[in-house]
Amino acid sequence: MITPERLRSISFWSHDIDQSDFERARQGITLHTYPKNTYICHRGDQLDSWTGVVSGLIKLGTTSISGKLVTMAGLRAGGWFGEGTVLKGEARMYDLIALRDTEIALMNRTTFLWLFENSVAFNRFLVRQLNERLGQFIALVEYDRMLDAPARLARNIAWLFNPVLYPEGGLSITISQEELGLLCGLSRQATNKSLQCLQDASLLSVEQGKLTALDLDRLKNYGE
DNA sequence: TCATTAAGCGTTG
DNA sequence: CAACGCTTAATGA
Repeated sequence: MITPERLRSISFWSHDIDQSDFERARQGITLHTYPKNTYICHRGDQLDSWTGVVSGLIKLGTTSISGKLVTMAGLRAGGWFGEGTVLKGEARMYDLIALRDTEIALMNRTTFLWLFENSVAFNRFLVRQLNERLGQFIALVEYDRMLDAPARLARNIAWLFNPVLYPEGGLSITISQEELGLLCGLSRQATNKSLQCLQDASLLSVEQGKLTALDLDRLKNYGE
């Protein structure tokens, strides 16, 4: 069982809902850990829980028919996802891979649906989040065919700093260049070069195992 | 041929 | 000890 403090610290949505709803949500959540480089679920699995990242880093992606791995988004601590799947009671549309040791929170479907039916604040959060995701997925259309390595990296980094999805995420994250590469489908070398490039353009600053965004707006639109 | 990558290894913080 | 830079051999456009 997750403690109230911990749940608050990793879920923006829990701040605005009633105390009794919060407690109900907390009761409906279980914690699970996954080691680095393991699948949390495969595309097609029936994982009917709403999922939050407590710690670690998750890649949300899919393997195309040609066998090519495609990343749709990276998810870091504080991110919640899978609401579409849970609402529709469908199978997962994407693979989930833990890029480092990761702890996730699973809210069971019954609890999620109860909040959906009963909490206005929760719904407000959901709409905002769904809308933001929609924007990301639309951006993916151009992403695949039009963008070079630095632009891909810039997009992915901007997504990791999305102020709606990570309202209290701050302007820097702890992430290695290797992990970034895995997220954007770039090699370590290409990631390194692209990071330099973005740093030279003063869009971000790079430190050992750490990354700080300097201009989120330009990162989001870089190279278009 | 030329560019890019994965893998290994030495260096660094 | 993990992240990074560099070298190298393999790969493929």
